Amino acid sequence: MINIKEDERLNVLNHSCAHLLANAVKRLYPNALFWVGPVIEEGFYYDIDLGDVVIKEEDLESIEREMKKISKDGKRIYREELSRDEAIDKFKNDPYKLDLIGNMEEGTIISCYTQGEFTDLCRGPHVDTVKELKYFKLLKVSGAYWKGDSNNKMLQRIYGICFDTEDKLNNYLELLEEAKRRDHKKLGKELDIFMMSEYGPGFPFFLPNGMTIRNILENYWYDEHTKEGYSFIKTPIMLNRDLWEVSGHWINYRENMYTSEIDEREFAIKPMNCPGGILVYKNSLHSYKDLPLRIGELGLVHRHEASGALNGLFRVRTFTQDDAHLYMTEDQIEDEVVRLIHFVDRMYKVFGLTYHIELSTRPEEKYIGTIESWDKSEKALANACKKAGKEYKLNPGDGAFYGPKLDFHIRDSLGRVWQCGTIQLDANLPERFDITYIDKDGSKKRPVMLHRTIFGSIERFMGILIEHYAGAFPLWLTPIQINVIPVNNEYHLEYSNNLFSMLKDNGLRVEMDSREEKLGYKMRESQTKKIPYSLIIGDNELNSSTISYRKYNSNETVNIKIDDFILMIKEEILNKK
RNA sequence: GCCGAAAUAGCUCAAUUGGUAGAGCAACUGACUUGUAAUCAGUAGGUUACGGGUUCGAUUCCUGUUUUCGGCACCA
Repeated sequence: MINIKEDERLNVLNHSCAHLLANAVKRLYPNALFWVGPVIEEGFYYDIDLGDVVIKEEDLESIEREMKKISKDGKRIYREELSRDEAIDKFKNDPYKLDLIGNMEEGTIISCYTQGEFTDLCRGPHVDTVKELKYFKLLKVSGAYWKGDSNNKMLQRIYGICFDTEDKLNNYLELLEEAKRRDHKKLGKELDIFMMSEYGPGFPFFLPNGMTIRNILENYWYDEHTKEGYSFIKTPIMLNRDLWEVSGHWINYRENMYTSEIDEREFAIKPMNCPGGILVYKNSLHSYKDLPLRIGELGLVHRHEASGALNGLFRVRTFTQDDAHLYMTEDQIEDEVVRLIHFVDRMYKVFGLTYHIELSTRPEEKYIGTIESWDKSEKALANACKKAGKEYKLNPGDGAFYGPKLDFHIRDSLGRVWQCGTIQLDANLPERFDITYIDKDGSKKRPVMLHRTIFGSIERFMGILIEHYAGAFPLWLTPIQINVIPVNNEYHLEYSNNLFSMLKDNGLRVEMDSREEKLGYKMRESQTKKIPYSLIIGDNELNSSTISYRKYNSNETVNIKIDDFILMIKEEILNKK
């Protein structure tokens, strides 16, 4: 996907286009007051206060028309510099601009940009004339809190995007269409992967096809983690209040927890797996020889997310984290994280997903532990990236209150970025739960604890995969791998049945379509269901003891011996292609 | 939670200014016996998300609720 902000020319164009938008809105809605209109990765927006007037989706067209008109007039855009006092005087009737000016330092030179009758406070730079703003599109309108604070009043936000050529604009709009076609909510329904019910908002139902994919993902996860020296646990999804008080969740996360009463005691459904995992750690004594200790859990958690946040499989109220908790000494952090980075790298590569890493460091305020220990762990994470040969982007102050973290941002086949995996150091829970290991000298020491996920959540990861593959899963993941289609039931059914059994006996996920329909009809369905291999079984195949296959999205038919086909398929599954 | 939009057959969608719901696909039945993206005919399928109101009459107007979608705020 594009990033407008990173392209200097597009950045200026979009910024100027935001002014063009404001200009047009001011003409159509003279009472409009403007907050800010920044450039974002995919275009720009402007936040507008219209009092009681509501701009609807269908109003965007008329605003766009007005923008085109202004652009055609071709007024020059010129810059004017004011002192703070002059600016305050100029915008004395505009509370929003006064607020902005009020936050500027004494002595700052304040610039304004004017095009025709419209002037806006702005740092610039801008294009020379509005004539340059030709290839733009208003995309959506929504509410947005003033200054991004939900306690503030809600303004109206109009989003748009501007390019320097018509082709680029059309490409972008086409990309949006493609994203819509790949929407996992749409494909999830079409391909019978999952469903939603109004009886359980945010609680997805997995259908047989979805369960096949899910089971494969989970088995793959277990296999890879076993190779990496992990052991596995399953902890209860419901535990009593006392535990959540020790962990701190009762105070910090109470609003998002589902609770219930059992035998007159309060219980909470776990929103995170760590406290349960720590109980397992505390269940036995640990020697320094056991470290690093790697304990994995596909843990089912429930969180009461805001209703407006729910979104297909991307944001749900119950999900399974591919969690693991690692316990180690401080000296082991760096090597262990290097190992983890390589591990994550391997897992993502299988899906053809690329990624970048972000390192989030100590928050400005509200953190636990000493600055020295933070510096030390941040350094360990940074060094680990270096050792693993990975670049990282610094995210200063964005760490959790209990420790710094590395986040993995996945890039899918459309170039969209998703935050999935995370590696977090935790200086909080080991203290709270007083966990220890026995060191060489026989004394009890506090281990370092590390939380990590790779998929993030199985549900979200599946959503990403659906969109990434556009529903056409690779052979190893796809619910139905092979569809056997007899040309004529009267003559080819027996051969097809034998073939079907043979494929099934070889552990392949195979279906047979022996309905009394034309081949074209069945082929169409085989393709719309995105089944990787459609086998056509007719006289030719019967007489030569072969099969003919057609791959999904291909027009080519290949004739091949059955044994060779099975070998080929197995090879493809093994290679996870 | 907030702003806005939406909810009609299993699915995708229609239904003039309010006049009592219709199509394609899917399903079922029958005919056709099929060589690479839709064979033909017939049948059945709906308290128009749910509740309340206005009206002689509501899918349509008003209102409450639920859910979904696009954002905001949150966040795996």
